[in-house]
This record gives sequence, C-alpha cells and structure tokens, in this order.
Amino acid sequence: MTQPANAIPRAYDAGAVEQRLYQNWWNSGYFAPRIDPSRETFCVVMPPPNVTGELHLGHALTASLQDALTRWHRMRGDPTLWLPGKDHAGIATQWVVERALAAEGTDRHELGREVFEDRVWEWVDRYGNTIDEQHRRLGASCDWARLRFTLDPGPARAVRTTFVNLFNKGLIYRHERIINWCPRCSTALSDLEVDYEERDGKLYHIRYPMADNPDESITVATTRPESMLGDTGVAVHPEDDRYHDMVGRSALLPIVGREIPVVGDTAIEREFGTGALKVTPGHDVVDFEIGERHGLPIINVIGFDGCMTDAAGPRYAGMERFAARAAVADELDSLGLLERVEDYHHSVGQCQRCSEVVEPLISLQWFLNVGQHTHPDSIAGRAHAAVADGQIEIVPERFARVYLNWLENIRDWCISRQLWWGHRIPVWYCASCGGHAAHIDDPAACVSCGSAEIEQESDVLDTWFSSGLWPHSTLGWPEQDSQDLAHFYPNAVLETGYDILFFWVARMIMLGIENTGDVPFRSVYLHGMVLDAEGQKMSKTRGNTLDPLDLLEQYGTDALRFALTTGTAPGNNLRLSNEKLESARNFANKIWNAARFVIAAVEDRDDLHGWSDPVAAQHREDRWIIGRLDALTADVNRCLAEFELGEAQQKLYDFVWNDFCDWYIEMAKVRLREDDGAVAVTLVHVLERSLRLLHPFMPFVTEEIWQNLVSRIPAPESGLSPSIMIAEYPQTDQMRTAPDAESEMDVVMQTIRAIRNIRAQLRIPAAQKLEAVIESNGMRRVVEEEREAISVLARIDPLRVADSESGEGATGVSLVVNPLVVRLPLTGVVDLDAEQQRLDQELESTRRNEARVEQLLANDNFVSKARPEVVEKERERLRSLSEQRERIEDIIAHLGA
RNA sequence: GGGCGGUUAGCUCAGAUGGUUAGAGCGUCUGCUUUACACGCAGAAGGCCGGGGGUUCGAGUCCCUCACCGCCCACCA
Repeated sequence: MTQPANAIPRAYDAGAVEQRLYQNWWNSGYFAPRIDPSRETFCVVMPPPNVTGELHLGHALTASLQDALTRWHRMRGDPTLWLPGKDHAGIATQWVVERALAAEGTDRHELGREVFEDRVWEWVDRYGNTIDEQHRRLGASCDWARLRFTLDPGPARAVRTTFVNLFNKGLIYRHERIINWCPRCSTALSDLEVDYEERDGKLYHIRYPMADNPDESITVATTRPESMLGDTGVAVHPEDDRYHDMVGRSALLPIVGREIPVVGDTAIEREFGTGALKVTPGHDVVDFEIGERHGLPIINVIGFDGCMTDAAGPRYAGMERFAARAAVADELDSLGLLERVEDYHHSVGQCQRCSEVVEPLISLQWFLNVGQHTHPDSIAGRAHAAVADGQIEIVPERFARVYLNWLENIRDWCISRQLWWGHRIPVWYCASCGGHAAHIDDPAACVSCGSAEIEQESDVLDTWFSSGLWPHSTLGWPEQDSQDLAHFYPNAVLETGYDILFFWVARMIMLGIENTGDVPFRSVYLHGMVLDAEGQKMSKTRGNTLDPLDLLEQYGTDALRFALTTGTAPGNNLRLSNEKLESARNFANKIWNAARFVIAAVEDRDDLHGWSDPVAAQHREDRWIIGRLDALTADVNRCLAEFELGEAQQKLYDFVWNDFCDWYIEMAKVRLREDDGAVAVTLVHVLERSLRLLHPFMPFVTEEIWQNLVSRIPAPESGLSPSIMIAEYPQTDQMRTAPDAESEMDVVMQTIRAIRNIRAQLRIPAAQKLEAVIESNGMRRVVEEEREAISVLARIDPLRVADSESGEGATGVSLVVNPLVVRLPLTGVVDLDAEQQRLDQELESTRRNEARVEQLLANDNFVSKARPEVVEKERERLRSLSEQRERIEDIIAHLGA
C-alpha cells in the first residue's frame, strides 16, 4: 500500500526530526535575544560545564529546566538570552592532561610551564567542544554566538579587574596560614573543596612525661601519632581539676626530647579522650589557633609531598606520612609510652577531586577577606542582606536558610592554587626593591622603583573565583558601555543544583554585588540530584550511570527531558528509571498520534478559518474543552512563574491525555460523521494551543507537529509565526470558562462511565450493543444533543430518550446519574435479586454521603464560619444527593412491578 | 553538636492560598486488532496521608512532640 507523499508517519521518530529542527532553529537566528525596550528582559546563564566534561544527567536536567524557562519567556515575547559557557576547571583539567603526560612517560615539570599550558590548550581545542554539541542534541536554545569560556579575554579581564580592585582595597591579601593541602594535586584547597568521610581509624593514647618530674605524666589522645613530632604544647581545659597542677609546667615530648608547655585553653573538651590535647600548630587547624593564642612555635614535620620533613628528625625524614604513623606508634610502644590503641570511627578530610587525604599545612597563600555577615559593608554582609532582605529569592525557600547559615560562619577564602592551568594571579614581585603590586595589564616594570626585574606570581586562582563573576563577566563587565550588561544584568534567574549553592551561587552573589553594586540575579532556582532507580547517587565507580545520549537515542530527546523534569518538586532529588522514560516516550507518541488524527480529520476542509479564535464553536463539548484549555493555560503560566515546572507538565499531561484524547477526540469522531464544522475548528484550536503550551518542555515533537499542522490549514488573520519556537505563548487575557458546559459534560461523562462500568461488571462483550432508555428529568436537550456521543462511547443502540420516570424498563438495570436515569432492559442477563442488591448498595452509599453533608450543614459553626461559597457548594451537593437518593428509592419501589 | 529534607496506593512520586469521596506513572486483575495511538482503549482492585498531641466548623496541608531513613554544615583531638 502506498502512502501519499506528505503522509505523517504512524509512530513518532524522534531521531529523524531532532537534528533537522535544531539546525533550522539555529540558522533562523531564533536563539539570539530580540531587544525590546518595552519589555523586561529574561537572562539566564548556563552553569559553565568543565571543558573536560561529558554531558551527564545532571547537565541534562539543568539544560532541560533552563531551556524550558528560556523558551517560555521567548514565546512570551520577552527579550530572552540563555548564555552558554564553559569552565577551564583548573584542577580537573590539569589532572586530565597530567595523566595523559604520564602515559607518554613525561610530566609537566619536565615540559615547563609554558609548554604545559600549550598542551592543555591543545587538549581544550581538541576535546573541549564535545559538551556543546551534546547540549545541542538536547535542544538547548542558547545563544551560541555568545558562548563564553572562563579563560576568554573578556572574562579574564573581569578576573584581573576584580582581583586588582580587591587587592587595592586590601581585601585580598597574602598570608602564611594553615590551609588544606592535597599532596597528590600539590595545591592548596579551600575549605569547601575538602570532603569529609567517615573512616575506621585508631585512637592512640600517648603518655608524655612531665619535664620536671618523669614519674608524673600527661596522656594525650590522637588519631595521627606521626604529627606528635611537631608538637609544641599540650592543652587542657583550664578548669579541669585533673590537670590543674600541670598547667604552666612542661612536658617532655617523647622521641624528640623537646620541652613543651602545658597550657589551659577553653577549646578543650574535658570529656573527649583523656581531656588533654597534644598541640601541633603546623598540622592541625584547631591546634594552629590554640598555638596562636598561647604563642606556641610552629614546626612543620610533614611536607608538601606528604612525606616527613627534616624537622621530623633523621629517623623519619623522607618517610611517607602513613608509614611514619605506624613507625612512630611502634617506637612509642617500644618506649613504653603508648598506653593503648583503640578502634576509632572518625571523619577524615579528603580532596574533592582526587580523594587523597588532605593534610593541613602552614603555607603562604592568597586570601579574600569576606568579612563578617554582621558588617553591612563587608562582602559577606552584603551577600547576606541580599537574600535576607529578599532582593534575591531562593527556590525552594528552605535553601535560603542554608545559604544564610553558611555566610554567618564564613571564613576568609583561600583563593590561590599551586597549579599551572588557570588565571595566573596578577601580582608582580620586584626583585630589585622587594615590593609587589597587582595589575590588570601586564606591567613592564616595577611601579615603585622602575626596575624591569619583575616576576609574576606563579599561583593561579581558584576556578570558582572566575565562575563567581559569571553573570557579569560574560556580559561585558568591566566595559562601561556594554549593551549586554545593561540589558541582561541582573540576570532574571540562576538555575543550578543545590550541591553548588556555596561553591558557586554564594560566590556569584558576593562578587556580583562587589563588582556591580547590584545583585547578580533576582531568583535562584535549585534543582535536586538525579539518582538511579534505586535511589543511589550515580557514579562511575558504582557503575550505575546512565548516559543521557544513549537515553535520548533510545527514547527521544523530548521524552528524556520530560522524564527528568516531571513529577518532581524544586530542590528534591529525583530517581530516573526506565519506566519513567517509557512513560514520557509514550506521551510524546500520544501527542503525535492525536495530531495525526486531527490533521487527517481536518485536511482538505474549507471551513477552518476561525480556528485560532473559534467563536462559532458553541457546542457544549467545544465550550467544555476550550474552558478546560483556558484553565490549563492559567495553571501552566502560574506554575512556570513559580518555577513549578514539574506541576506544569503534570497538568499538561493530564489535559492532553484525559480531557483532549480520551474525551474530546472520541466525541469529536461522532460529530465528524455528521460533518459538524465547529468540531474541526475546535480540534485544530485545542491542538495548536496545546502544542504551544507544551513546547518549552517538549520542543521537538511540538515543532514537528506544529509545522505539519499549520502547513495544512489557513493562516489566521493575525499572521502565522514561522516556528512554534517564536509563536506566542498562550495567555489567558479572557478566560472562556463555561460552567454550564462543564456541569452538563460532567453528567454526560458520568453517564457513559456508568454504562461502561456496568457492562464490564456484567461481562457484556464489547461488540454487543445494548438498547437503553435515558430518562432525562429536565435535561432532555442535553441528552438529545449528546445522544450520539453516548450511544457510540457507551455502545448503546438504540438509545431512546424519555422525559421522566415512566416506569419503563423496570426489569433489568437502572443506573442513576442524577438527574438522569439510564434503563437497560437486560432481562436474562441480570435477575431481580441481583439488581435489588446492587440498588440497595447504591442507596446505602448515597445515604451515607447525604448524612455526612447533612451533618456538616447542621453544624452552625460551619455555616457561620466557612466561606459562603463553600457552604453553598455543600448545600448544592446535599440537594443533588437527596435527589439521587429519592430516584434510587423510587426505582426500588417499582422493582419487579 | 547544629540544621534541613523525607515518611501519602505494591513501587516511584505529585499534592499553591486549610474546604467534597486524596491523585499520577509503573505494576496487578478483567475485557478489547472500536481505521490517531497495543508506546493503545475500556473497566476494576488497592491509601486511618509514619505514631501521638494541639489549633480550627474543617488538617495530607498549620503548630508541638516522638520514631525511622537520608542529606548538609561544624576546628568530634
């Protein structure tokens, strides 16, 4: 059988249409914002994925949400920009390239800094575009012409400008301080880049003899005995009676033989261990602070390479730190000073990137002084106020408290990294005068003494320093006359996962306000993590990752997007399963087939001109579906405005599948036989509008259908957009609600359901038509007009309509759908007893309901305190239930007569 | 130690401003090649909305409390 050339295929083939449509959109320039001064702009920046990145489901989720918001605003006519970008990702990228070098048998030190940087750039040029292409396959409607990389000249200048400003204000400073050090990555880390994990370890109790009386001793507890080589004190709580007479004296540090003072410090918890703490200011953050308070010296016994230093003494120098741990414990044991060792479960800090155990070390680093949140002019203070005062709204709201709490306990941010890949800190040191200064542009000579012997700082900045500028550095800042900055800053919304609230969102707020004086965005929308079907976090080591590219090939991009964003609330984690994906794919297919039906039904008709505004569609079914459509339109717009995308999609799903496909289309089939022009117009109207409502969520299937549809029907007078992507998003300026149509349709649908139900109960074959009489009881016109629909959908033939209780058909089955009574003369199928029993049950449940409502209305409190419309609703309900009950009673009375 | 989230049908989850008889997907059971769709249609079963207390005429929804699960933060030697 041959099909016409323009026939629409039976099943939706996502793969075949997606690339073509995306290319069309791109070529048409739809992704670029259209500036309209009369409208508020909408701008969202893509969280820049790492250049080393491959698209994972987290990216797919982010992109789906951002694209939906972007498409919605674009269709509303707002000047809309979704700005894509990529992050150089210092540690991660350097790590990847270093691994490649290792495979070649070389390393970065052998190559030297410049050659190494060239190698990384080569790598970026070669593989760095992968994720852009993957975003395109997702249908991301971002403006690729504005693609930014954190190392691009613009963003780089923003980084330098920011640094220099903060440096000149004295807020960026260089200081020797204890920091988190990753011996494998060989760099300092910020507090945030350390992950704490519970591990099984040992707690060693070590006896330190007193210097002035070796018979006396003080026992300390530690999980890291190797660090004792660097001890410079012992601390106890000043009010601890056990140690009262020891404070002020000295202990003799075993192995080393150093005299170290016993000090009193309130940071000590008396209940922990022995109540005495060995103080190692060089290798522990708390100890460092205690040391500062008591003027204890700092001794570094562990080096940057994770091995013991010369200061650890000849026996241990050069020994790897964990080997030294065992060796020190052994030596202490042999000295009889290791009192006991117990199993101990505690948390250990490890490098976020490589999982190496982090070593706290004293090191000269650059810090950003963010100040205290209580200081209104400090960086932290202003970032705090922005959220506390509501200039920035966080969705869901609960994360606002998390954010504020973090800022309330924030410490200075260590921003320097001992890496080669990144923004090199723009500070130059003068070999001649010893001074240093920060510069936006590379200086030729020392600003103080004019010497040309200057050298740039070798450290680079924390990657998050540059991504923290993203909402403005991508828009032209610090250029004063940047149009983009004027139009799109502040961004409307920042959408990302809650896991980088501190890393990224908080930094953007701090630095955005610092640089521009204005918040970087009005709203923050945080999504949850994508988990596997068992609720486990996806990870490569666990082997439970799903590749979004596989999924979109298998189910279609729209289905993947729909599955990722439906049935989930903001900030909540979501489990992705094959069932969910299948359900979404089925929905796409359902839309496709509904459209095939509509298109086939209306093709070649010449009476479709009013489809975009079907005023002639006055049949109750038309008014009903159009009313539902308007209610849906209002709901979807409201949900989108509140970032409830999952709910919006749920409502769309319900409307399309249930209201439109299951009821309206099925009823339309009947009217099409009678060549009712209004039904064709309404079919087109509802389908076309539904497609537009759905487009932000399922861009491909809706565009493909829409093009198929509009090419076969007359263009409306208002003109037709060339793409659904820039067609107007449906609004509800005038709601076409139809309460009478709604209630009448309710009775009709319930009647059909009741008949279908009894047919199934009585196991009457679907093919068998039943005859029936419907007593219309005041709804004659409705029943007459819906006679064919009821007849076809409930398989009734012939269907007669009577005015009121006629007593006809008293044998058989009587269904009461108030005010209607359906009489099915099923003599022989159902006997009198069975029918009596069924009616008794009906009566019983109706009475129960009636009694409950009666009771409610008898309650004076309810009647006087509930809103009038609620009371009226209950009154109406009681009336209806009473009628229903009376009708059933009447039928029972005449039963068998 | 502090904070947050979850607890709703067999499973996974929705339930805006408190208001009928609490919803969906998947699964289960019964029927259907009804020419848009078997990625489908029709029908059905299945819930003291974690326990307890409170506010209210009315609570899945608001307050208190307990339990279990999960997450985040913190300088738990």
